Amino acid sequence: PAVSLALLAQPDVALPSCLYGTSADLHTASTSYAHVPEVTSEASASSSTATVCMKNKRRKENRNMFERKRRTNINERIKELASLLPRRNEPYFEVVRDLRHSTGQILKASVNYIRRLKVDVEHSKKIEAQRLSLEQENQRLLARIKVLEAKLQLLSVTTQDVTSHPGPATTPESKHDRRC
Amino acid sequence: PAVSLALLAQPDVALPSCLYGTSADLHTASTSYAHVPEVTSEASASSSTATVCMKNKRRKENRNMFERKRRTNINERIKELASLLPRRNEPYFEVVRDLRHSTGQILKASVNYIRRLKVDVEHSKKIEAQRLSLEQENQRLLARIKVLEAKLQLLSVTTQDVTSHPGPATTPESKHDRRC
DNA sequence: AGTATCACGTGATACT
DNA sequence: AGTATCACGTGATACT
Repeated sequence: PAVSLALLAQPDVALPSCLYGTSADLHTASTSYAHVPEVTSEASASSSTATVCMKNKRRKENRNMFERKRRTNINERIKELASLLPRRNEPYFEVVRDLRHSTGQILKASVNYIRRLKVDVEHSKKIEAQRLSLEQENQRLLARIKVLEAKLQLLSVTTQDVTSHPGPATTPESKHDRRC
Repeated sequence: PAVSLALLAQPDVALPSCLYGTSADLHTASTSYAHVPEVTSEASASSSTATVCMKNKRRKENRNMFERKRRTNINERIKELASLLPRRNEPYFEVVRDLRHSTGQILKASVNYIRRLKVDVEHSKKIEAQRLSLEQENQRLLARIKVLEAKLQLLSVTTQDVTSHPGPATTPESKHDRRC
């Protein structure tokens, strides 16, 4: 048994051996790991070893914290994406349907949603162009109406001069019902 | 030394001890782990232990594969999102700018992008409404023009009847120059 | 050396 | 028991 035990211990001894902090302490025997440095007889001065261990542990915890932060950031973005997706009874809900529960689904839904929005924004450009040309057409029509109205007024004045009728300007038809 | 070695070995012995497959085999001493079951003297029949180990290893590898698949799926979606973001010189590039390099940035860019697209789609609804009302206005104006033209024609006929002038107006005059 | 990102395997957890 | 998801710590890697 002693041989296999030695083999078992070997990887831990070969490694810095104090790299195992935090998580290892949480769910395995932390006390046994704490004693390991003294077992490695060929190591450096006993006191400095401990401080190096502490330093490494610090560093490791720092690193883990950063990684945790990174993950948190990503998860927040994904939640943000989820919150932007259309809800039931909102315009684009059909492209999103049940894709709301897991990360993968939220991302898929976001992809669908963006694709759909892009199409619609593209389409809205055409609408905008139509709106613009309609606006111009309107200007033209209004100008034409002004011209026609001016002519009409002029003509109606002439007509009235000739026929001597105090006619209502807008309805010249009634004026010459019994002309001829 | 023997005491601490025993303590070191303890966690592995206490656990199923063959749960450590795949990854452990890759970067630590796989051979030593393979011999562990025989060390635990109180264990079950030696042959069945090995098969159980294999089974567990299988199961574990399966699980790892599934998890890997899940991650791959998520990453593909994120790449898809990245591919949907506007490129340089494309319409909405300003909301995306440098946010293209890491997962977090891509997600942030996607959030910005969707927000922006939503605003624009919302805006395009107003444009559409305007377009519609312009269209109706156009119809009204066209109708008005028809009425005015009809009136004008009528009046010009009358005028010509009375004054016998070949009117300088736009069109309908030439037709009934020599009527009467 | 410091800093940030990713892929990995794995424990925890929940739903079936 | 089976299946899927997440958060975690960590090795690898790259850029500074």
